[in-house]
Amino acid sequence: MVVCCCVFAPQPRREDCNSVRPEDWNPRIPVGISPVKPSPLPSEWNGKTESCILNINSTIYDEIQQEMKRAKVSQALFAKVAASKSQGWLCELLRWKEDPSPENRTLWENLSMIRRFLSLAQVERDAIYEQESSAGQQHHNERPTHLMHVSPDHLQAPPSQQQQQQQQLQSSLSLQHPSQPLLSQQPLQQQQHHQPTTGPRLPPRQPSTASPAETEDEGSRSFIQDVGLYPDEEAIHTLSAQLDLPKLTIIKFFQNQRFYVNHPAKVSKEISAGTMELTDFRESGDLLKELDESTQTNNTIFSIKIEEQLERGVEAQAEAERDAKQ
DNA sequence: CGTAATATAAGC
DNA sequence: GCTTATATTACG
Repeated sequence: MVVCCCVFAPQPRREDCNSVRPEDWNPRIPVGISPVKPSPLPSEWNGKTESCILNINSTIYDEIQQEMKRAKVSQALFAKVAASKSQGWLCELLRWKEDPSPENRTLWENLSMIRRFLSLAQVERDAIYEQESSAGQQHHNERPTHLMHVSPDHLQAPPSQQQQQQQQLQSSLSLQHPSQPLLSQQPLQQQQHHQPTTGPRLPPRQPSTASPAETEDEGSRSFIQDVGLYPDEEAIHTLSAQLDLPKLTIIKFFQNQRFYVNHPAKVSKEISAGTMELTDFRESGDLLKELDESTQTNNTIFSIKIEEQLERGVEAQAEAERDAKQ
């Protein structure tokens, strides 16, 4: 039932990067995911886990540095888009090159997120770099009025082939693509799925062509349209206050959100089938499952909050926030 | 010289 | 564990 996790299977490999160097593949990693552990889903992982990303090993540090070199992006930029962290954090990460293991929960999570980012197609990564860097430099010209629009002429991409790809990317980044589940999957939400009792939850800023089944997360979608995919500190703070949630919840939500936007793929089917949770490219160890559960819970909490806020007519606050940022 | 990128230290 | 601030280096 597991479709394929490799949405971007024929991923164009980098020119200067021989990404996986066998000699760096030290097999000392499996600490938490020991072979002893009875994997509930052995068939799902039949050896092809490599293609399914999420192989976190020491090589990722090299890959990160090669990627920064290739794309000519700073530590600050890469840290922000790939892990939503600061430059100093990435610097230390690269200096210590601590051997990854599920033991170090935070490290593993962070590296996983970076791995996900690196697994995107090159054009996608480049577009994200471009977008975030240009969004940052113009001090407060970043008007989410209608999302971060990467104007076509703004992307100087000379090759026409790339341009086409980038344009389709833009639609993804603009969250306008109807076929992408924005909020992943939330078992919790199902049991307490309170439908909008009164009328339209909110006036859609964007005409949505999504099917009814896909509009259930409309609230979150419009919400993201207000703040963009990369909310700054101020936005996070505001949201934290507005939604009465810890900042970490907000941050993790957007981290996860960025991933799904960038991975338009399958995702939700397996969950409803109950065989697998969340994304498919992960190990089957208990530790990692917990991670996913927490992510799921996080998103559920977030979306519920948003639902509440929207029902209370919080639109005005979003407006206020936008104004504050200008 | 100036700025930007990186390394390091301090604070939450 | 991470951000922010500051010192240091790289570079035009």
